[in-house]
Amino acid sequence: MQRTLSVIEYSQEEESMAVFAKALSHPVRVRILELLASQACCFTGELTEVIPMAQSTISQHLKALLEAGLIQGEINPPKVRYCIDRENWLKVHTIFEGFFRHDRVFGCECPVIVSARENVGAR
Amino acid sequence: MQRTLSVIEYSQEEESMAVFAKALSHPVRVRILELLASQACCFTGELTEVIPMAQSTISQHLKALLEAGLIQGEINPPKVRYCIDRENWLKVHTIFEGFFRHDRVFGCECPVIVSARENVGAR
DNA sequence: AAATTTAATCGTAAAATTGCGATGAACTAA
DNA sequence: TTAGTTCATCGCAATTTTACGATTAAATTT
Repeated sequence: MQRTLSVIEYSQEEESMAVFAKALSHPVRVRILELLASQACCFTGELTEVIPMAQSTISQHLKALLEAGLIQGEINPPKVRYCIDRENWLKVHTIFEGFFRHDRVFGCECPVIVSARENVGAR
Repeated sequence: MQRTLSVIEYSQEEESMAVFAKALSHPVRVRILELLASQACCFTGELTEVIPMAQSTISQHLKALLEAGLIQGEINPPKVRYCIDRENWLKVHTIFEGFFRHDRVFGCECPVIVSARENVGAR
């Protein structure tokens, strides 16, 4: 893929938004976060019992969540316990809260509108 | 890519989270949303003046935002005016607010922790 | 020491994403 | 009618994502 020639400089908030959002952009990762949040903690093995996916695939998704900073792992071989990264959990909350503040879009006054054709998110 | 054999059923909220998050998973789309939210409205053409990317690429990103339901387009040929979809904007706010509620992770009590190796989102 | 358990990593393949230039479609202006 | 403007779409290529089975690594159990 040819990269953009004139490199775009994104702000810290923009980058963080994108990184966190990318981690949340797959439903199974959303599911994993819900499972981890609902319990005190979880072992990866318990996840494989609940999620019908290959162990290696789940491990990959956990890695993605880990690298985004949304979860932490307590390595206790041969077991590993993952749980929510509370600090970043609150940070995500703050970032998204700030971004999607109600008053941010009050000024928008478009008259006639063509809606999204395939509005998956809004159905 | 081989799909998961036993199809996973995701909840409506999980799907919506993933769809909205995917739309937000690229910094240039975050930027576009900021630009649209900061003004009353924007033409696509104005975006190409501000964002150093090919017109076709910006159009693609706008399409992604449109299909996720985050923006709306007022077609006024040969111009098209895009603006924030206020209804879904509030919906995203609600979904993320509910998901990242503070009290949701209070129960997590992992003692020793291995942090994320490359925590891009949290730097 | 040998087998078992748990989870990461590797290798591979299919699909999706990202970016660009070129082209096309739709309306306006000359 | 002929150009011009604006934006979507097409075609292409590079990269990334997703998923799986197989293997490896690190500890515990037998």
